[in-house]
Amino acid sequence: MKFAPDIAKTTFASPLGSITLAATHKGLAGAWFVDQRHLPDYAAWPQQEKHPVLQLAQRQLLEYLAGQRASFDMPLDLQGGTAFQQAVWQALLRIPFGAITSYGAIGNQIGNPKAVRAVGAAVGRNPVSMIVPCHRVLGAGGALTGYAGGLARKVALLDLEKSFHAG
Amino acid sequence: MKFAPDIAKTTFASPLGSITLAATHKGLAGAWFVDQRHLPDYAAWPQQEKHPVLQLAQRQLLEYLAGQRASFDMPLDLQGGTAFQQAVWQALLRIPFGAITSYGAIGNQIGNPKAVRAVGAAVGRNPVSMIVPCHRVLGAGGALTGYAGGLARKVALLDLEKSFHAG
DNA sequence: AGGAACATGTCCGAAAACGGCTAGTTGATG
DNA sequence: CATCAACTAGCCGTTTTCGGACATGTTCCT
Repeated sequence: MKFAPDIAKTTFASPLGSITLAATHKGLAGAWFVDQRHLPDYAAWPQQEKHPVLQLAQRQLLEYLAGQRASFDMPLDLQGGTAFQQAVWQALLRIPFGAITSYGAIGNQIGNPKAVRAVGAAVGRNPVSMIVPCHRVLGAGGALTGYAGGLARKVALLDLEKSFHAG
Repeated sequence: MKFAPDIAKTTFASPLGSITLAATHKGLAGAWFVDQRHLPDYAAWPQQEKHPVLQLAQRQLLEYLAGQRASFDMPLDLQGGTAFQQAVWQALLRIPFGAITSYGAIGNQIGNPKAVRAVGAAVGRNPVSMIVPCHRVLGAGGALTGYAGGLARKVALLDLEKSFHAG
């Protein structure tokens, strides 16, 4: 996956482990657990703690993980990815907080009902963990199927959203 | 390949097998293992053990093969060869002791990036083994590709240079 | 004069392997 | 009979791998 040249990153600690964020001038482009799968090669990207988007994203993510936030509000810049992947990621963004869906359902939404496995692959390549809620996708029978950051984190996020009550 | 009329030769034994040297009044013109490929037809050349250049070259080569010498210092007379071959041989002379390069890299240096195969052919026709270091050229992936004197000798020379330490 | 062979490297297309799946079948259980 | 786990065979985009084709200068052979 290729990223724009003006990309910047920052890394911070969270209850679920260290997270690296990346952003361009257009918006947030990435959010990865440092030990997850499908990591991009961000070693050479410039560190930039004061980037406004990065600061905003970090704050909102920490609130979310503390159970005090149910929605995100920031510009996104989902780069790279094929047309198919883009369609899948957009579908993910439409899943409400606390809700769950299945790979097949997403296939239906994007008009490609039989491409279930391909949907699975595309979901796994989602560059912005949590904010693009790939953790809300389960198997057809509600089975936990997989998560780039590990199933433990997927469960944790689902529990978090389940036990959320406004306040 | 044609050689000047005032050429003289001598043959001596080395750890890597017998070597024939040839020189003109201008400098060293050839160094071949007696069983290698692309040998010139030197049968009729006059033998001349006392030729100053031949003596110098023989001494330095033996020191080099004994692991006690990292550079050569003698006049060279690279005869024959087309402009292209001359360019390649000059490029070979610029490879430092102990370093390696690739056929493609040489093609770039001489401004002919696509003539990689031609470079290979030209390297193989190098008349002065070891002193013009054709053994320091490997395939793009570091693969041992070929050597007029046999791959075993190529490996031996590379090992020799690798394990060299001044003293 | 013409063609094949070489001490390579790059590119492009086709084919196969690989998944964060799923619906259907089978064969054991209570 | 349900019910359920285990297995199977399709499904589809992406990634990886593999096999040719081609470019290039020179020599050797016909």
